[in-house]
Amino acid sequence: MSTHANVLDDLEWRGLVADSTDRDALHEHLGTGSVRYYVGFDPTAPSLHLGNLVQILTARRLQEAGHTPYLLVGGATGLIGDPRDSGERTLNSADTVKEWVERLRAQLERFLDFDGPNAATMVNNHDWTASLSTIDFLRDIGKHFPVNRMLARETVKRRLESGISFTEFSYVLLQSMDYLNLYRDHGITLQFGGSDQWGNLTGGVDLVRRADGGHVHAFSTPLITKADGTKYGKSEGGALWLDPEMLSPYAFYQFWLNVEDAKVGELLRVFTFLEHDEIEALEAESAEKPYLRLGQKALAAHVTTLVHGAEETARIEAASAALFGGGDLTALPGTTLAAALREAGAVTAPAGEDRWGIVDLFVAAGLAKSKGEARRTVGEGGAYLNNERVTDPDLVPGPEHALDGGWLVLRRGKKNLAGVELV
RNA sequence: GGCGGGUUGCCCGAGCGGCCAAUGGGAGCGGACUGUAAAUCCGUCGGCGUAGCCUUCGAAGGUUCGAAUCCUUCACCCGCCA
Repeated sequence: MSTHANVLDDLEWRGLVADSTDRDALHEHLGTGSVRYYVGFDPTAPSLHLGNLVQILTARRLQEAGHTPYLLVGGATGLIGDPRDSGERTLNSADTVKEWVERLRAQLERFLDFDGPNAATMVNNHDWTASLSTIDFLRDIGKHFPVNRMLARETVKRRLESGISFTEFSYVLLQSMDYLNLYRDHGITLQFGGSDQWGNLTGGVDLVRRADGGHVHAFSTPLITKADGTKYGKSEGGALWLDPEMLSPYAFYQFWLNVEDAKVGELLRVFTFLEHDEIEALEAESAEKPYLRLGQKALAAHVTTLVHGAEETARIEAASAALFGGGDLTALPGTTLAAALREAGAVTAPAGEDRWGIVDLFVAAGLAKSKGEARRTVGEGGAYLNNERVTDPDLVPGPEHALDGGWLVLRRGKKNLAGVELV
């Protein structure tokens, strides 16, 4: 278990510190007692995702080491949006942002402890920006930001060619002001965030010094990427949401289980609370017998438990074992099969005279976006019914294909499964 | 405010009156090889259906037998000049 001071060593061991203000000063500061720190989340979507999870778990590590977390939800900054390389953002309506703020709060509450001596606190930057006058903002905050230095920031420089609005250009002032306010009102002296936030983090540190002469700290966590440097999430057909309505826990678990060998160790360090020796042991075993995928299994189990709970994880593990265990599907008892398919994703379809063809079933089960795609998949040899390749796109499965309990098992490619219950 | 350049399918980027549903690359999807890994190779990659039809090339009009390609207006972006 980490203590006040050595938590930074743990974070560094886990590869969670990409950049930091004076490292030794920060280390010393963390040794002085329960440091109040904050991390912000902007409501730019209805759910938090994989990238946010890094911050959430880092916040928890600091709390477990005795420090005091403040979780900021950006009710104000979410109305603006920070500059990103892909270009100017489309503004979301105030109502939408408000709704997302509430959803993010609810998600965040599960991960930290809101009781005890170093209980977590939720704050919303809308509370101190809503009534702020433009003149006060320009006089009290704006005066501390030389435009020449703002223009030199990497995120801004990259946008100067393609264009950037004053709105997004000004974002750093808002986030910096958050730090100043939290420093003044709550004695917060540490902020962290993703490495893409580094400019905003240092902006706040500078503002606290310029405005109040205060010395505060900041560090950034690394961007989590695949072994080839690209982002996670795109290849799996969407962002890795934490909300079970937006990404099923089964799909979430499968994501971790399918992580590349080369990344397992790194991800275990970042996303699990396993001790150092446990992780090193898993890394060693994985290097020796990668085909057993012990690292992936541990990773999937731990992270899914953190996000979706132990019960759900147990159901998913059972489902995965049943569906990918290599056994004969037709030998599975109906109850096991039904439970497994409900985790993986299941739909119902008529069993009578009006029953559907294989192409419609693939679309209904969500394994293909259109009939054309389903038809194509059959043509490519990637469509399976009950683990047998389908070669005829006009096949109309009937009761004679049904497994125990009236189920059909559809599969696209190697690992996309769905169940159809004939009723 | 003036002049010039630009806006193409998930992304980048060709096309510049018919042969364009639109070259190429990337991503994605499928197959082979494997370990529900990586790399590699092959195939595929708007929708409906397989005759062909329908909807796409910033938006709306127009010219034409026919336009992503020409004209007009509008919106947004970039550059130079005020």
